[in-house]
Amino acid sequence: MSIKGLGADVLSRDFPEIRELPLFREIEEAHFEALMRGAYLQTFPPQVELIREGDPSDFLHIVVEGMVEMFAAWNGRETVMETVSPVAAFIVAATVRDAPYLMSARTVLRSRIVLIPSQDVRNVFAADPAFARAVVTELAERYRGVVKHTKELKLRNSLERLANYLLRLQTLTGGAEEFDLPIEKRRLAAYLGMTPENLSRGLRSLEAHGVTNDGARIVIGSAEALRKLARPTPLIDDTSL
Amino acid sequence: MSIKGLGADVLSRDFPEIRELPLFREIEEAHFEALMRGAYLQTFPPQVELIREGDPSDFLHIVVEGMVEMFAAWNGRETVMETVSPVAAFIVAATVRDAPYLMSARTVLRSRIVLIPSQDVRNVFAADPAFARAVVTELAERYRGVVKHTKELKLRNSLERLANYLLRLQTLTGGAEEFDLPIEKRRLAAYLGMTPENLSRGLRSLEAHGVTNDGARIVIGSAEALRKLARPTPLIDDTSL
DNA sequence: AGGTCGGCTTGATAATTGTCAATCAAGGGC
DNA sequence: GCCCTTGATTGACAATTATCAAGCCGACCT
Repeated sequence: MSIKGLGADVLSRDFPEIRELPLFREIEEAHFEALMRGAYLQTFPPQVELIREGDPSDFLHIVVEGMVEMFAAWNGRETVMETVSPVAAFIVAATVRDAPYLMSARTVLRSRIVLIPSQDVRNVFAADPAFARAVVTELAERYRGVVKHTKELKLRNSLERLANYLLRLQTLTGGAEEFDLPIEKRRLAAYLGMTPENLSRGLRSLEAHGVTNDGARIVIGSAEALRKLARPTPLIDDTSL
Repeated sequence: MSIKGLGADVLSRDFPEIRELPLFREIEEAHFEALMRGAYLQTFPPQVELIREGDPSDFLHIVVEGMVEMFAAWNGRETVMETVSPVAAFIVAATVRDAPYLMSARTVLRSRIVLIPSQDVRNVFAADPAFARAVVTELAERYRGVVKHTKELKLRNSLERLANYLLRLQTLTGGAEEFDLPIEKRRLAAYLGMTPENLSRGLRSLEAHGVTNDGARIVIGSAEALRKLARPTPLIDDTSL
């Protein structure tokens, strides 16, 4: 894995989308540069553990390329909490609170990650009201995301979770009838709170509701029929809410 | 239910702990007064629905007395997400994001609630960096709380959840061997993601691990034995982390 | 092409959790 | 005191979900 420390100009030239992230868009140029000066850009192969739950939060991480999976383990069991795709920051909460990570993170694909020292983030956070407000927005969004995930886990059974997941995915792909699962099935199973075996059986059961599956390929034969089973609600399934 | 609109002086005289909330402790006096001027204090009997999921967030709520339960429903099922005890604010995320509530709230006991118009909160939030920072801290804490709850749901079975809940409760009561459940069992069951019947059976099973239960009374015969079953971890069970 | 590996699928079975119905117990109102 | 309501408990049973053990299949390697 190659490690490069890069100055502000290099990072923002190569990845202007970092500056455009909601988190950084409004902050003062001087503060943004201060953050980027201390930042590193690293490239990781797949399956590398970036952070481990329980460790102190040394860096705010931003995925600029690839894919990262947030996961948690206890007593020999492991589950996927979330997958993060470019361009997005993760573990913002641990960073601003200066508290240990509650989740681990690993690369799923070869990934490029920007690492910003947590102390720098906290300094700018204290000095730049615009940044503080952006962090609030980010955190509130994340909070609402986890709340939705929890509601789904507690209120729906595994087939309903799967059906709604597929409908959300369809919406994300612009309503296409056919699309591919963005992650491996075993990871999807862990995310949805079930075993890979049950995911297989679930996809099989959905055939009765017009869903075809071959490998990563999903075909929604009748969104109408699937919706009848899934009963999606904006208060769980609307990602923009 | 009686409704009273109160000026800043009355509210802060009667409930100085509001000013002492982490959320308000650091903000400018003028801003605090502006918030309190528009605030209402209401007293509600038990079982009143204060907010309904999906509604726009008109008010930030603060429980100053009593107890409030946050819950969510879907497709005829209902679950408890959290219970809020004085003095604490709830639905901060929906308020600052100006987004619909994701959870409903109802009083469990007769409760006194301070209601602050969301627009006022957003105004002060934009004008007072100290308040913005406090909101960040609050939100980060809440976020981490939901993450822990989700980890518990996905990684532990119902007996393990119950055992760990009892251990957390014991810690909250200063390590006492005997204590009372703070909420009704059916609510506890919903919070822990199980049915009341299963909670009953769970408490029964825990007798084999030294736990006695009569009504709301819990006696932990051997914290050691219970811990052996529960295997608590700070990354889920430490409420101060 | 053959071989190997990892992930996916399938069937059989077991464990966990939920449902339904009945009963019990405690607290409030009359 | 005595009903009446509500929540808690119990047992029998059903549904859901997990586990275990093959087997399958496609990607990748040599």
